[in-house]
Amino acid sequence: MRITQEADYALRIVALLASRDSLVDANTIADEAGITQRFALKILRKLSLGEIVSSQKGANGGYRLAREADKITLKDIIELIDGEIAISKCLSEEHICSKQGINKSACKIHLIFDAINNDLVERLEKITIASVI
Amino acid sequence: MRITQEADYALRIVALLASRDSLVDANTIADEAGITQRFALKILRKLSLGEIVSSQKGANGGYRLAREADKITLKDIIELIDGEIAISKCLSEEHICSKQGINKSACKIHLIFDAINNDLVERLEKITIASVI
DNA sequence: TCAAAGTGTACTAAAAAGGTATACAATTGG
DNA sequence: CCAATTGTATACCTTTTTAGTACACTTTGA
Repeated sequence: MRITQEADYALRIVALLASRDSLVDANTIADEAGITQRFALKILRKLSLGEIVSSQKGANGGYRLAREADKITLKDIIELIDGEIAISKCLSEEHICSKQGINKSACKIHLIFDAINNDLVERLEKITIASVI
Repeated sequence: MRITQEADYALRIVALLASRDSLVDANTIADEAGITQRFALKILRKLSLGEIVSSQKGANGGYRLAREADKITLKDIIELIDGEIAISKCLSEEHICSKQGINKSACKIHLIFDAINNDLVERLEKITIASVI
């Protein structure tokens, strides 16, 4: 799956918002995350659409968590930013490898990856933002 | 980390070689893997340099496993093709995230990823090609 | 000795990651 | 009530990675 930089930033931004309890503006967030304001805004918009954070427009506006930190998991954030978690391409929607059918072992490898992937997702689902701040 | 298509093909190729016990030529391998001969050759060369398979040059040449199927793990093959297994970029050589230091939570997330990654590698290390054919 | 194999290097095209730009809309303090 | 502040929306660009191709060469067995 490769957790992207963007997802990594998102995790850190959410952790930051969780550790403060007030409205934090995009500039402050960008500064603390060490990224440009524009890039922070892009990530924040995704987090906002995904209902991880809520925003307050206008002067003195900013962002805060949309729900409690113990109701937000690492999986929520990573999937929101990177899409479906899949350690191998064959595990996402289009099962191209089934077309290949080199022999029966192909399927077995597929099954193993599937099991590993499920465990990974389950694990990320159990870790909340509350537990990492 | 995202196990690439190429690694996936490599796994299937090695599984194929494990399931036969004779020299198999690149054309046959490519056919059964559903890829072009050229691409198969590229993967086979990596497998050969990595001492997963051995090759026999010349007419009637081909490839076979360089060691027994129960001495070859999924990790061996994946790392050979894709390089170091890392679910997040921050886990590979250059620890760029340590420069960012958004706050102490950053490190905690890093530690969690590190633990997950180690478990993943350990798991792939325990699965041999013999066990998937 | 020549055709069937593998070797080695370099290149290219497409997709994904990572980041920017621009124009706009909503608030709110003065 | 309007100008500055802050978020919204969409589109674009650049770099890196992935995936695959091309070609000239070497080895070897019949």
